[in-house]
Amino acid sequence: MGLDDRKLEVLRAIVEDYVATQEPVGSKALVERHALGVSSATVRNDMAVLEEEGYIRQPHTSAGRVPTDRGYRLFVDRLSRVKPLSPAERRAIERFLVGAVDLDDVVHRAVRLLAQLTRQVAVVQYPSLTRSSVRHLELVPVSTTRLLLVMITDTGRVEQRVVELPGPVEIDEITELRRTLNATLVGVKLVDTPPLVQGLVERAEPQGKATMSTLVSVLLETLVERHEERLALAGTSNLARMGPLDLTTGALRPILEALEEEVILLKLFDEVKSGAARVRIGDENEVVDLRATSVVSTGYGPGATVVGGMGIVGPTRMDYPGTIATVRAVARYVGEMLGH
Amino acid sequence: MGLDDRKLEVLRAIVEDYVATQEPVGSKALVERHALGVSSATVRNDMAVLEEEGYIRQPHTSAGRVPTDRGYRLFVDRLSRVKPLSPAERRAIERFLVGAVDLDDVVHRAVRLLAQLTRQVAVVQYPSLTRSSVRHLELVPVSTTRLLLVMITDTGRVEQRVVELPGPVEIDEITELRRTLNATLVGVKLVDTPPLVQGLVERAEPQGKATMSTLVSVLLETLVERHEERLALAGTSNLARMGPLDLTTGALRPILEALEEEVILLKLFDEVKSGAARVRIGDENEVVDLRATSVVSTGYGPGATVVGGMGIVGPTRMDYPGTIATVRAVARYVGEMLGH
DNA sequence: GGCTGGCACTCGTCGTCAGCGAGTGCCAGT
DNA sequence: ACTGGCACTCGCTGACGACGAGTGCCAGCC
Repeated sequence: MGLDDRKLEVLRAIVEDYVATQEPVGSKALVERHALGVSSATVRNDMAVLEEEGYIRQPHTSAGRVPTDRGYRLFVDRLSRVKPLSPAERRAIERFLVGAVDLDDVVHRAVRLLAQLTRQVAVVQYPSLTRSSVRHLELVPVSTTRLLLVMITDTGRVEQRVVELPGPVEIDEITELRRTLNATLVGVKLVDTPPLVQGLVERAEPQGKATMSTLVSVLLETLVERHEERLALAGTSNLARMGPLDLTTGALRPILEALEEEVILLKLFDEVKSGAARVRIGDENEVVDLRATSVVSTGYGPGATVVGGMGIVGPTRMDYPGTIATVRAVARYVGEMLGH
Repeated sequence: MGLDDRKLEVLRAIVEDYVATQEPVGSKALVERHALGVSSATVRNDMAVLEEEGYIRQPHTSAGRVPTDRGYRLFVDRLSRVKPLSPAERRAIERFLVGAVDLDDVVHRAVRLLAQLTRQVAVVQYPSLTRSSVRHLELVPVSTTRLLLVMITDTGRVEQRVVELPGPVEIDEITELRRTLNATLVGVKLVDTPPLVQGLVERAEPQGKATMSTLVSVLLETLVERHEERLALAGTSNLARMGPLDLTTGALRPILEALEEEVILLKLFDEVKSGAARVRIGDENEVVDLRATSVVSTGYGPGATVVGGMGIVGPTRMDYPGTIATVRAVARYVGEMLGH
């Protein structure tokens, strides 16, 4: 494709202006607002080429141009540098996050911060259980036939389940169970626990086998299936900002619906990596209901490990460099906080 | 005020038709759809009176009538019976709730159910800590100078906090602490705990005083201040249903914003009572941003006690009898479930 | 060959205007 | 006290023309 430097420059100008004004941009306005060094006629020729190549399009025959998803993609990949955040912004992020008292608080603050800074809908995934390891298991007798099973992970997550036992158990027995569980499981990654847990019931004393067996089944459930992933969401009201353009079409419904479906949102973080942000623009989204939006996501965690994902959902018409920078910065700070 | 039976009947008909069609209702359409036994001219006269009294109004000089907030109020208070739910609906509610495995799950299911049945935005408050009592306290050593404090309430809520101790403590000491805490606090209502907790630090052994003191301050925080109230929200996408009428005005933003502010939502449950549902129509809302909506709320809890609130937020133009019935029914079922 | 100025053309937007019709208020009659 | 009838209001719709932003293309210039 024959896109020389000036044509790329024109595309960049179109994207920037459109993002800023939310209105189709014409050749004349372009030469006025950017020092392209050529006349509007030349720009028009360039635009014709860009349109032919599918990077921009005209909403109406005689209107200005608007970037296509493909145009945004090119812009993100080759025409923009990630904006470094201002020291003031960095300080704001830090100040906002340091007060957090526990994991819940960190996640909540992070998601609100992200929504506020990007003025978009923010999503933060709680540290994934599968990627954490067991720090401690606790058994709390609630009544003679009931135990509370508490699991603490190294990412600070605490999961608890009430276990109905087949019969009454002694305090001593519980102490022994607790000891065994911890000896077997502490330090083990959650994904690796199932076989170990299975082994426990086989090696249990005959008289404690029934108890151990119920305990183990609940444990497995907690470890692997239930509540596996949790999410925090904020900034939904920013959707209303998407512009009366899209509001009238009723395109809002499906987006709100998608945002309520945890399962759908979790897909966004399927293959997040730390550091690099992933950008999905419009049609590139696997989630059909989000085809009208762009998603910027990244992983976070202490050091280079990834324990969860976070990101934002907004109109394709968004400030990519700024948003990417913000998402990455918040992710890095949250990662640091998890390292205590 | 001289509102005879027929005028009230006319008001009821207007409310019902407007709720159903979402369009201003005229005198002619009214006599056609309802067997009022009089002509449209008579209805017009009645309407004139109703308008003078402030129960209905005309959006435009030559359009049909629309109920005012005051009109809805009269309708709710005197013109409608609560619709009993169909057995099918009852069964649906029950089936949806019985599968719940823990408190989190109950609340989540309840809020989704409510949103689905009413097709509105649903809010459920977690059982309030202040109204619960302590079932058990557990101390879990995480390292030599760190404890995890877990509190279980009789409503099934589990709160946990990590406590940084001033110095290392022995296992025996922890066992003793646990014993003391439980002996003092189990069965006590959370609101009544602070004085008891204060007493603990005074009566502590000299060498354990520092430990007890940090523990107590965290405990107080957990008991009284932090995370005091939590909420679950669902059905936000139903807001988009409020009709293109309101969408265009941009009235959506403030509502979405209000829904994100937990503090604001909690106000809705300030004085909920079990059994009776409270209805706030339009202007009656203390929360300014919700003046364009109506709120139906009620309390729930085992038996006649109230441990939390739930409700829905929707357009003033809503099916009040149906919504009230649904909210009350879900609240009753959830209350039953909490009684185990 | 690439850039430019100029020009004809397209087409969406805006304001005006007339016709339609739903709905009203009022009045005279039963 | 209710009803039928009638004149009136006024928002909605569609047609129409003026306007103007923006385009594509072409001939000419460097």
